[in-house]
Amino acid sequence: MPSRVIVSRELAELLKLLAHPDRLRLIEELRFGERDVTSIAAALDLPATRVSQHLAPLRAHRIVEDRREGRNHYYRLTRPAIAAWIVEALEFVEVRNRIGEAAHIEQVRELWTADANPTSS
Amino acid sequence: MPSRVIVSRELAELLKLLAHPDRLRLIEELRFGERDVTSIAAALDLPATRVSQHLAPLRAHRIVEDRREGRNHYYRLTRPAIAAWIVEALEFVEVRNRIGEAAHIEQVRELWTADANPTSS
DNA sequence: TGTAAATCTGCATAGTCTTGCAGGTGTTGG
DNA sequence: CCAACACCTGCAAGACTATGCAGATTTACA
Repeated sequence: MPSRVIVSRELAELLKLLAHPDRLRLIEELRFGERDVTSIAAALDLPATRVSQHLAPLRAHRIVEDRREGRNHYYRLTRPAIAAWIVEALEFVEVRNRIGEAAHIEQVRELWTADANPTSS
Repeated sequence: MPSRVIVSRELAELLKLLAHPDRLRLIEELRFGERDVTSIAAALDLPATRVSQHLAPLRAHRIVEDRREGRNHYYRLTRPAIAAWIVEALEFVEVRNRIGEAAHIEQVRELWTADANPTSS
């Protein structure tokens, strides 16, 4: 089997794994360091169970790693560069918000790149 | 609704769109310029119908654009940079091929970056 | 006009993903 | 040792995808 085909399969698997709004926000949430499940759940305004369910496949594919301390599990990105790579993708998001196109992308990029606000604006 | 949430949704949609082995190979196939459906189908060794079906959503999201000439439809990448961005993702593909890790990634990257060979090795 | 070529679109089936909920595991504090 | 906490896992229902096939379009050429 051609290795190009194999690679495209693995790549597709990775993208599929990332292709969920909650998981994307979760990853961006870990951009500045490790966080425990409850804290992530609070930041994303999601039930902790769901965050845990999202973390499971990410962990299985080594997108994130966890560390246990007492009864809390702290997660962090295995390859932090992935967060920046994701932000780069904003450039390719369909420009149906033609209103100030470039400016809009820049604004959004800042939103994601900015320090995590308490209130996810 | 927080714009960060909206953006994560659109981003997820984009990733989901790309998260298919055939579509990834298809995009890489268009890296060096436009191609018609039959030619793509031959290169990927897929039925033309399927290639057409994959192209439809890519077109809807403006990942590709088409041009009609006679009875052929020539497709090209709307933002060619997306091909390079995809290749970058190889860095994050789970390293379960621990055999020569970095070297292996480099090799694969070359495979995808190299000119399209007639025989997809 | 009729037929063939190159695509596209619609549809049905099978398979995968998402998500809430119930229940399980390991840890801390009393 | 027991209860509360912080998570994780398994399960079922509903939603979404992938894929092959049949049929519709559009264009080319006799």
